[in-house]
Amino acid sequence: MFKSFETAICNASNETTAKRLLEAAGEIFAEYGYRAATVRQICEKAGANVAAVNYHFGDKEGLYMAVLRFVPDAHTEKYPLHGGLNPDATAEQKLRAYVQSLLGRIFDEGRPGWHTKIIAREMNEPTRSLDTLLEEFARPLHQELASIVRDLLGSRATDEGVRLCTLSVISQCVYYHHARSVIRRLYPEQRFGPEDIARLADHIARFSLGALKEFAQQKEAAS
Amino acid sequence: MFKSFETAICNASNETTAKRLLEAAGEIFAEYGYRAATVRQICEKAGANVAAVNYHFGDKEGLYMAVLRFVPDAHTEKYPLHGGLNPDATAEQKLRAYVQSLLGRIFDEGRPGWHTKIIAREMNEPTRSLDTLLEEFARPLHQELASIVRDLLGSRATDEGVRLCTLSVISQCVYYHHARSVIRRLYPEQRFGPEDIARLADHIARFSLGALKEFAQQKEAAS
Amino acid sequence: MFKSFETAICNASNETTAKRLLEAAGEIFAEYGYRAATVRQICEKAGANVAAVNYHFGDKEGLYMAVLRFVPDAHTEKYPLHGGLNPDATAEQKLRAYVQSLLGRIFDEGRPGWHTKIIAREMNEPTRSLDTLLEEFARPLHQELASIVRDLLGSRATDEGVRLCTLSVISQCVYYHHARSVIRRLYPEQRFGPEDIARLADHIARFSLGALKEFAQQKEAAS
Amino acid sequence: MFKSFETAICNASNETTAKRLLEAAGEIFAEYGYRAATVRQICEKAGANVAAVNYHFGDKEGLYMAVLRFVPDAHTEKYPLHGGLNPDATAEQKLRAYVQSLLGRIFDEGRPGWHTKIIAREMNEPTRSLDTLLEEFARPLHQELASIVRDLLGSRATDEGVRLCTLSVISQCVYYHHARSVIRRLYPEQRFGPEDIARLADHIARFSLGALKEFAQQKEAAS
DNA sequence: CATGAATGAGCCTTCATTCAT
DNA sequence: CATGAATGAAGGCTCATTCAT
Repeated sequence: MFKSFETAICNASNETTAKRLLEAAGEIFAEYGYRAATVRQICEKAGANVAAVNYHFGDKEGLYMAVLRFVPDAHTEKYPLHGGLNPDATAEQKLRAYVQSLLGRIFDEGRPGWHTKIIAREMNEPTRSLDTLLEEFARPLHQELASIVRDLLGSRATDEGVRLCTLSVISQCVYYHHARSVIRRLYPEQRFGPEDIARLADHIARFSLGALKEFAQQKEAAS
Repeated sequence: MFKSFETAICNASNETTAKRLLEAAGEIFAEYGYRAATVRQICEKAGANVAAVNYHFGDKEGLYMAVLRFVPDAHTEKYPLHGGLNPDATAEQKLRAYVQSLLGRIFDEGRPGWHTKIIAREMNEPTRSLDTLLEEFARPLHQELASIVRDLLGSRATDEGVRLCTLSVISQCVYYHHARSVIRRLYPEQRFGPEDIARLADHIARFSLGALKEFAQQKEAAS
Repeated sequence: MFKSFETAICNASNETTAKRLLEAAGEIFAEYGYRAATVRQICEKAGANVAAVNYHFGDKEGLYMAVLRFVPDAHTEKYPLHGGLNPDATAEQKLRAYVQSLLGRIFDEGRPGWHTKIIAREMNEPTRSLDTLLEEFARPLHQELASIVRDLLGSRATDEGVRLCTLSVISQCVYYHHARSVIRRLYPEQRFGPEDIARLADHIARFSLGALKEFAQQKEAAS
Repeated sequence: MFKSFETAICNASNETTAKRLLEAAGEIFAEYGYRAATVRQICEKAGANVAAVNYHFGDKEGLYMAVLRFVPDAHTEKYPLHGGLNPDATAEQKLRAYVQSLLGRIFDEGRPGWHTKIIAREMNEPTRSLDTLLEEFARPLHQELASIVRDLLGSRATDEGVRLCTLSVISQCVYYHHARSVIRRLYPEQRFGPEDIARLADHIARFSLGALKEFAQQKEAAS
């Protein structure tokens, strides 16, 4: 019925309309959410006609899905899952790298940031694409961290223990996106430049490592 | 121009329309967010006429503001800031109580829960009323926790240290609301009955206490 | 959700919007068909806002259905099913009355005419309401004629024989509506004033009676 | 401005786009009507580009007109006006042949059927091309039947008498197309296989012949 | 005090058409 | 000769708001 997304963005001769649409949509969906964003707004920003969305992506939802598939490409290049670490790194190093990478994505203002922001929106206002998003992005992200956490907790850790600790670590990172409007107002002195983010990552990693170490010791002592 | 909010809810002789409107609005705003909630939906639930919102609260935004001011009343009764603890409790006890109370509100299905949920929504889609909310609710909440954290970190803790740890603790709690749709899909085996929430609170408290203890020791050792 | 049709047209204090909408819709649906008719067009004719349709009838289809239910009221008053005949009339008299009544409705320019025209449109472009229309109007119409035809054919008539003859009679009447554009161009000398219609009815009745008489005789002779 | 129709279909070397377009359009216009049929739908079925219609036929209406001129070619081959009868056949034989031929076209699923169906649609929703259609197809059809009817009515028949009887005969046939949706629902037991159609034709012919015979006798008796 | 009725702006989508290659 | 891409007008519908009683 309409040009598929892949076809549309492959003949990227010169900034095609489809691509401009994706860029604009990514930014606007991230900022306003799926519902509040209007097709007109997106088209205007992309310098395209309102009907272009229908032509290239079928409808608003098609455009949204396309954004969700398109953005990650640039995304995973910049923020590889394993943070560029070699597999021999210690669990502690891995955790530090993980936190750093996640925080980096969260604070990234550019295209990769859209993805995170859109996921954050999906959490509050799930659309039909949440399930896809979940399986493709959220689950691997959680699982990777879970395996690191399991290493740090030691062999005695229960599944529930691992799960709760994993959530504890992730939550500390994601909160900086989720609660950004509040945090920035409550703590205006806090800056978010690259080094600040590094310090943030350091804090979260240390906080979590400390907690996990305690847990591991308690487990051991209990035995 | 229209009945002021105060007038409207003060003559609460018998379940006035204004009050029913507030109840309905609280529930619906919490569930759908400010934008997605429709005036008709709220009025229908309240058994009131469509025009009632405009009559009593001026417009949709007026109703929203009124909800934000009205709901907390029931709220603070059920979840007093200090968790009902006497001031002599240890910092650890206070932290445990704090987490328990916050989590309780977050999982509360009833009226007090609305407030937390609405604040969570404001974080993603701030409206003009965010500033009010911030000063009236978020700041005291943060400050209370900050003072507990400061106690636990010891006198050497820097302001930034306290701030970051405070956020680390809060984030773990709030995440269960914020990411509820993801968590429930990712970990369908996780239940959220009263005892489960208690276990959750226990985990977060232990995780945080462990981390804070490590921090305190490191600080000490560093001196 | 929206005022039901009955409610809407009952408080017909002074030409309510709902009623004006029905009038306008009847005329326009009859002239252009369901699809081609636009809500805007109807509202303009009715001097109402576009949203009025949504308010009073839910949506375009709701308005259409309401028209289908509303128009017949005036309809059956003017053209009672049994043509006003007493039950003792001969079958031949009944057939004449039937044809006269059906043709009358078909040529009626006023409100009752809409109904016939709309049914004619449904035949070419069925909508979801065809089934209702069928059971409520078309079937009784067919059955009444069928019983008259059965009388005329005599007791030996088969069900199929009755059915085919019934269709033969009805078709001659309906054709004047269905093919009106062609007939008027092909035979411009043909007028359609009241007496002309009476002559038409007389022709169709005689044509049909002649045919039925032949059939009845053949049946008899065959036995 | 654009390739004329003649040019387009004359170089019918190998299934040209223009020809495929005509085929597809014929089918779709017959099924959905002029308005409801979409250019995209037709082009898709024809395996052609959306712009092809404009290129070859100027616009949608041009395509429609072209279909009306093109389709009959195949049409008259299969259903010659005089039903393949030799001119010496009796009037009764001619009438039977006429009815058979007309019904055949009406129930024909293939290309010739399109034409009849499109004419049927034109009757309800006349377009600008109705006049052409009328003169080229409807008038000859009517005149042929009129001459048969005149034979059967005898020399005393008035012009009006012939006209009305002609319409009576034609209407019985066309009704099966026009009211197909109703008939099929009202009489689901009625089948429309080849023999059924033959029986239908037989009925209509006998019904009409019976009526005409009566008319002729009455005329005679009246003299 | 309150409401049923009405409004206008705006949204998503569809469609025939045209443009540039 | 033909096409992929783009366009603008229009359609149905929703929503917060206002009017008149």
